[in-house]
Amino acid sequence: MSLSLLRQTAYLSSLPFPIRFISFTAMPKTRRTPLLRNPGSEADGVVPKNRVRKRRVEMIAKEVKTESPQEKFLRHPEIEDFANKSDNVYSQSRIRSMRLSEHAPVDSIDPDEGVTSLQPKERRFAVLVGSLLSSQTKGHVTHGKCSLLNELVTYPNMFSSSSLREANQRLLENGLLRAYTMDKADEATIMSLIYPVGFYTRKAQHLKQVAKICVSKYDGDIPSTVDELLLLPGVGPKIAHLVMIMAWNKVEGICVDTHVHCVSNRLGWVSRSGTKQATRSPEETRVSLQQWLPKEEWVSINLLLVGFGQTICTPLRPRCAKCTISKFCPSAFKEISSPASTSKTRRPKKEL
DNA sequence: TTCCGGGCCG
DNA sequence: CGGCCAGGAA
Repeated sequence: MSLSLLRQTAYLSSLPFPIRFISFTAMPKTRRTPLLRNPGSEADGVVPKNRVRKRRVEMIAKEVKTESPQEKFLRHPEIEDFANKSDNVYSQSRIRSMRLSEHAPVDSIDPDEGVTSLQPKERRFAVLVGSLLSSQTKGHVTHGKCSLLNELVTYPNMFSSSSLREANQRLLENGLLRAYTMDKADEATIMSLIYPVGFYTRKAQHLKQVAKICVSKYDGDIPSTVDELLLLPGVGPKIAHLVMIMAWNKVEGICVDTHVHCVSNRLGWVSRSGTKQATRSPEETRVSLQQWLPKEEWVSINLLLVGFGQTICTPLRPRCAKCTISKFCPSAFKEISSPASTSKTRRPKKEL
């Protein structure tokens, strides 16, 4: 590993979330916090910096060479040691590095700027609507940066395609981004406004039902807990946690989508409790990941892994040759299929 | 486990 | 043009 790459990696790992991909070229060259915790790091002020760096290079090289998370697990099967922190800090920083060298669709997402001008209650409802619309759609590239919340400058899965943004814009223009008006609007109208987002018929039903609940139970606002959000039709764990973050600015859990689910399992970051088997559902992944991942990372991990899953660790035919942590990855070059999608023999019974 | 309903990729 | 995508519900 070259020194410049190490410096870049160290810098990236020290970046506070959100990661500002666009301004990467303008990054200052000063190093902040070390990539890995160095036992003798008090000497940092005394020892010349290049020597410190050299030592870290050696440490990292050793780390790579000696043990993968899986090997550690096999050596200490009684401890879930595969979630060892230093390995994962290292892997995460390398993923960040890979994320920067390749543009991912998720980086171009632009939550609707019109939403920011709304009153808090309406904004929260708009976030909920946007999340419902964006669910189950392929997040594709449009343009721009985003700033829905100052604290969370970028976040995936909101208005991630032009059709989603346009649908949201049409709802806004028709005043339907408020629970009261959405409740009164009829389903066909909603359906025509949100077309052609995926599953528009179901989503129109869900939106109307959600609006009714918001009006009758929450005075036009949205539920403020994960459990209550989950009671809304069309809202599952992923949307519930996304909305908690985006609307209430509260991190109650990791927003686990298929990319987080898939990549976490490939890297051996998660497992069914007490085993080393892969998790079988995003919910299991969420619980398992939360057991060791520091809470400060719960938001950023989604952005990190979604983009990584879009560009390199793709669900189908992952590009392990391009991946700089393949040495760490128990699944590298194994041509695995996504845990989420197992069906391949689909028979369309044609009878005419 | 399968479906949903469009869009996009190869 | 065929197959894949993504989260929730039945």
